[in-house]
Amino acid sequence: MNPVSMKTIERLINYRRALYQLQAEQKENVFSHQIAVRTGASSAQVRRDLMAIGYSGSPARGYDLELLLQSISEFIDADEVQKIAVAGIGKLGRAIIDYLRGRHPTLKISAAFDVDPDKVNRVLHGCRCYSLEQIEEVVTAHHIQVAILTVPASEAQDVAERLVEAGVRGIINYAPVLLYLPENIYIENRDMITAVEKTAYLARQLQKKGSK
Amino acid sequence: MNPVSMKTIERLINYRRALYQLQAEQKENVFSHQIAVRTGASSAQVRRDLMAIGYSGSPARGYDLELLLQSISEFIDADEVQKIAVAGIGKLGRAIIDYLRGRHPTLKISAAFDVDPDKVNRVLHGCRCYSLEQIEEVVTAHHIQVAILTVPASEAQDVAERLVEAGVRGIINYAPVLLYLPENIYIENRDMITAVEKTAYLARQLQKKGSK
DNA sequence: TCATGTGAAGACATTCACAGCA
DNA sequence: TGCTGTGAATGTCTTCACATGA
Repeated sequence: MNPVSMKTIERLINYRRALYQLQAEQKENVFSHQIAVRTGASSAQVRRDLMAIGYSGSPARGYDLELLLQSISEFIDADEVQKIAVAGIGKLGRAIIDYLRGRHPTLKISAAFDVDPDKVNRVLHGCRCYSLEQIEEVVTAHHIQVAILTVPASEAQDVAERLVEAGVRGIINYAPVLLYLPENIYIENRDMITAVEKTAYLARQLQKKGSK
Repeated sequence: MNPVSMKTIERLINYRRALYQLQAEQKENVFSHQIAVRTGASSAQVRRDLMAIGYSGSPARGYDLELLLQSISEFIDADEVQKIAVAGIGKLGRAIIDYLRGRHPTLKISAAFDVDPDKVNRVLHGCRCYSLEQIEEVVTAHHIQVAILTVPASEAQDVAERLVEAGVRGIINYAPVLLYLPENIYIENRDMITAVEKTAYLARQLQKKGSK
């Protein structure tokens, strides 16, 4: 199968979400334009994306909801349980652990890390907390490949390097810092200040355009 | 000036961050390739982006740090204070308020909204909390244009509509739901489950490629 | 008739490569 | 020499438009 672009991956995740919703509405099949309106894509785009993962529908009945969901999930999750670590158990880290617990069949938060000795070795929201010194040991032992970084800006680069050293391949970075890591590591920047700056800019543009 | 693409906006925000860092290191001017390595872009890309906002450097000394920072900020923030509302004061909402307070010269969290009567009319992290029924009134009175949505999934669409009705033009959506809003509203989806799904997928791909 | 699947065209984004300058 | 600014080339993504099928 051809390499699938990042944009397509993002949309597939959205399609899946829309499909679950349709499934809850007792639908059994779905047309590309129905997926399109619910996700903001065009119907041609939807068809291309589904083509990319090799799924085919029928002109008469569209796509089989059950089978399509299965195909997308197989493609995105690869039917493997992915273990995740959270580094930095401040307010945000705790909110994330709390929020993610048990929401997804193949994503499991397996460890938390923090400097604070009061938190180390305790179980927070059902998740064992370790010290930063134990990153190497714990990440390796659990085969953790994904980490969520919610440490203060000043620590982010250092902790990220340790995580990568221990085997982490993808980092979701909530710190307001640009990480400098090897090319073969995927970084998803989710800093909130950036998000607000961007949204504020675009809101202002839309305001102008609307009042013209 | 030509319409500047979304990608360029995102990169400009990153450049600005890198420039602040360089400024802290007592630098006074900077070359495109220096910005490039710190942000993961190419130097040609940096030059194109700066061209897009009409800023020019000199071949001899590169770009003047102070003036460049000023140009980017003028472009992104337009020297206006932007008022922001947070809807949904659960763990995540509180973490966000706490995190954003006083971090940025032109972004100000002006109001919070929640259903919980215990929270209404109290001041949380220096921010007054109102009931959802007051959205119209408060958003209009404060001229709030940007909202951060951290309500439960089941409420997200409804609350988003109310915010838009009251004048909000940009929404940062942390709920795991795709919002269905008019085209002239900008939506930045920041749902954490999506982020983890995507990162887990890409981490797995990099793993495969690395072991080949 | 109203879908899907898909070549081909078009729009958009990035990189190349070099003139011009200090 | 080593930079910026920028046409031109290349690469990537999206939409168009239509053959095909139930």
